[in-house]
Amino acid sequence: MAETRKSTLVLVAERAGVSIASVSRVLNGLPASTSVTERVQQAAAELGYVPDATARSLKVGKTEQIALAVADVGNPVYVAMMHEVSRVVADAGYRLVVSSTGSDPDDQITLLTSLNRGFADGLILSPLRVTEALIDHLRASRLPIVVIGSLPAGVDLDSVRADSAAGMGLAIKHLAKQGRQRIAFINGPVDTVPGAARLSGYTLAMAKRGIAMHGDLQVNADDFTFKAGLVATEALLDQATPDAIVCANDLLAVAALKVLTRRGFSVPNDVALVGMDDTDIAELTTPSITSVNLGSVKRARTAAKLLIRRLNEPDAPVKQVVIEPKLTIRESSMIGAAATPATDSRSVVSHSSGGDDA
Amino acid sequence: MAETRKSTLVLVAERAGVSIASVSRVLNGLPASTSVTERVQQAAAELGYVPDATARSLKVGKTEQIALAVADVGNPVYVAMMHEVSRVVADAGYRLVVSSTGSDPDDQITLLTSLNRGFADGLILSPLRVTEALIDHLRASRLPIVVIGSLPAGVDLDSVRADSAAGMGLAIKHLAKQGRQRIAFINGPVDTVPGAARLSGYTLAMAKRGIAMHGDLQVNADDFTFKAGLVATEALLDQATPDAIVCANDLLAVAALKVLTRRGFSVPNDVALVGMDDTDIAELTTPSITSVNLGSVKRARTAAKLLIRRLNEPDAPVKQVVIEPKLTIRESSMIGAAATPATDSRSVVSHSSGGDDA
DNA sequence: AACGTTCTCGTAAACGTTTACAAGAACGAT
DNA sequence: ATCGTTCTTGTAAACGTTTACGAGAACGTT
Repeated sequence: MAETRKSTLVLVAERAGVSIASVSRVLNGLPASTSVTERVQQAAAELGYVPDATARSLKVGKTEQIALAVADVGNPVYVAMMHEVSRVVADAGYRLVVSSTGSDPDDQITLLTSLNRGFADGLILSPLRVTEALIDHLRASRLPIVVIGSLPAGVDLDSVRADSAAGMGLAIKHLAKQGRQRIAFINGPVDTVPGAARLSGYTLAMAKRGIAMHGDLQVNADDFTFKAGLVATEALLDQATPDAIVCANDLLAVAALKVLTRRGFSVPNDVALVGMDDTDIAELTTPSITSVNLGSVKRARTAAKLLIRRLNEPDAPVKQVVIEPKLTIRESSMIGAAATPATDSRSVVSHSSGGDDA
Repeated sequence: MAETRKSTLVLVAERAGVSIASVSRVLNGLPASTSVTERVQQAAAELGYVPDATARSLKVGKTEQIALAVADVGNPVYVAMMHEVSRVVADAGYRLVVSSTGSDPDDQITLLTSLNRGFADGLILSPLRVTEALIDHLRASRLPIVVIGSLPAGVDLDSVRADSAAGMGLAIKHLAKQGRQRIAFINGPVDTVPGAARLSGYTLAMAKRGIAMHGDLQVNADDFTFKAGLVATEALLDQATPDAIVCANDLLAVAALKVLTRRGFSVPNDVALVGMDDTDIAELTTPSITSVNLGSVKRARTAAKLLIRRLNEPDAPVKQVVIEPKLTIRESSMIGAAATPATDSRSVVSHSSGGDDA
C-alpha cells in the first residue's frame, strides 16, 4: 500500500498535474473543484504522501507539541499525572514531549531557554523547588506555561495547585475523631514546595483541633522516596510511640507500614496510617492505606486544558485553579477492619465542592 | 538578561554587521576570524538569540527527537523503562516524545504512519501484541525502529527482548529446590507477547523439573493489572491449594499476596510467591516479593542505545539482543524469614552472563 | 614581484510547506 | 454583448535555518 520513498508536495503536484498550491489546498480541505480534488487525493494516496511536520511547523509557527517537565519520575503520582496530561494533550491533537528535569531549578531554567528554540508550543511544569530565578524565567518565557503547584503571590501565571493544607486537615480530623492523640508526621524535605505546604498544613490542623504537638512526632525524610521513608520511620519509632502517622506521600506511607509491621505494630489498631496523593500503590498493600487524594489526575487534566485554552486564546485572563482534596479511607485507618475487610471497601469523604475544572 | 522578543539569524547578523552565513558558522563552531566570532557572539548574547529548532530541522532533516511508544502506562515496568530511555536519549542530545498507544496494534500503526511525517528521527516500540500488519508497517517504515520484545523469526529489525522462558526457569528452579510441588501460575492474557512467552516458559520449566502440572493450577488474568490479579487469585484459590505461586507480573503478584493474606495463608510458609519484572513495588510490600528480573531497565537502555547507534550509522548490521534474567530473592519465598527478616536483605542469583550491552 | 595556496566571508539556493496575490474562467445580470 | 461578481487555480514569496559556491584577502613560495 504505502510507498516507502519520501514524497513531497511537488511530487504529488506533478502526478496530479496541478500546482503545489492546489495540492496543499485540497489536503487542507480548502475549497477546490471536484476534478482537482479527486486527482490530488488519488495522487497523494498512490504516493503514500504524508506532509512533513517540520516544514509545516516552520511555516505556521506551531509545532503541535507540548512539553511536560516532571521533577521526579519514579514517584507514582507524577506518573499518573503524566499519563493524564498525555491523554488530554493527545485528544487535542498535540504530541507530548517529556523532559525529566531533576529537582534542580537550574535544570528547569535550561529547559526553559531551550524551550524558546521553539520545539514546543507550550509547557506544563511541576517544580519541586521554585526559586526567584525560575520565576523570572517563567515570566520572561515567550510561550505559554502552566505551572502545577503553588506559586508565590503576585505571579500571574496560569496554574493549578492542590490544597495540601486542607488535605492535612481532612487527615487530622479523621484521625482525631478516632481519639488518636499522638499523631506523628513523616514529611519529605521541607525546602520543597510540597514539603513546606504539608508541614504548615499539619501544624495548622493540629492547632485547630487542639492536639498537642511534640517535636518527637515529626521527622523529615531526605526525599520523597520509599528508601528515605524507611529510614525516617525507624527514626520516628526510635524516639516516640505514635498512635497515628500521617505521611506526606504514599511512598513514605508504604515505607512506614513496612517498618511498623516489622516492629510488630498492628495497623490500624495500634497505629493508624494515612498517606497522601492517593496513588495506586495505596491500595496494593495489606492493609491498604488511607490516603489524602490531592486530585493529582484532576490537577494534571486541568493544567493540560488550561494550556490548550491559552494556546487557542493567548489573551485569556490568567487562571489559577485550586483543586480540593478528598480523603480516601482504606483499611489502614479503619478501626476494627484490620485484615479481613469487605473486598475493595472504599468510602470517600469530600472536603468541599466547588472544584473548578477550567 | 535574555530578551523576550524572538530574534532570528538576520537580527543577529545586522547587529554584528556580518552576513547570516557568518553568524550561522560562528554559532556552529565552524572556523571564523576572531573579530567576526567576537562580534557575533556578543550580538547573539545581547539579543538572547536561540536558534529555531524547526527551521534547523527542516534544513538538516533531523528533528533530534526520538519517539517512544509504550503500550501500557500504569504498569510500573513500562514507567521504569521510559525513565531509562529518557535518560539515555537525553544524554545523546535527543528529546523524548512519548506516545502512549493503547495495546491495540492499530493504534501503533497509526503512530507509525504519523511518524513518517517526520516529527521524530526514530522510534522505540514495545508492542503488547504484534500482528502481521504491524510487522509490515514496521518494515516499511522510512525511519529506524527498535523493538522491545520478541519478534517473529525472520524479521530483521533491531530489537532487544527478555528471556522470560529462562526467567521462568529460574523461578521454578528456586521453588522446586524448596520442595514446592504444587506450583501455580497466574498469567496475564495469553494472546499477548509476554503472556505467551511466560506460559511456554512455565510449561517448559515444569516439565524439565518433572513437576506435575494441573490445569487447576493455572489461571489467566484479564490483563496485567492489580485488579485483574485479585480476581484471578480468588479463582485460583477457589479451585486449588498451591504451595507456591508464580505470577507473570509484579502487579499480579502483589494482588496474589493481598488475597493470600486475606485468606489467612502465610507467605512464604504456606505458599511461596514469585513475581516478575522486579519492579519497585516488589520491595514495598510485606513480605517483600521475590521477583524475576527480566532486565527491564537494561532492555530499555540497550534499546535506546541501539536506536542511537542506527541513527549514527544507518547501515550497521541488524542487532537482536537478548537480556538474561536474574532472580531477585526476597521474603516472599525465603523459608523461615517470614516477617522479621534482616533489613533489606537481597540476594541475587544470576542465570548466565554474557549480556550484550550494544 | 608574481603566482599559487589557503582562509575568510558574503551571496544565494535549498529544505517542504502555507498563503497573499493576481490572473483567468465561469457565471449571472443588465 | 458587456460588465461586474464570484470561483478556481497558478505564481511566488515567506518561514529561519544550513551550506555549496565563488570572490577576494592574506599569506607563503619561488
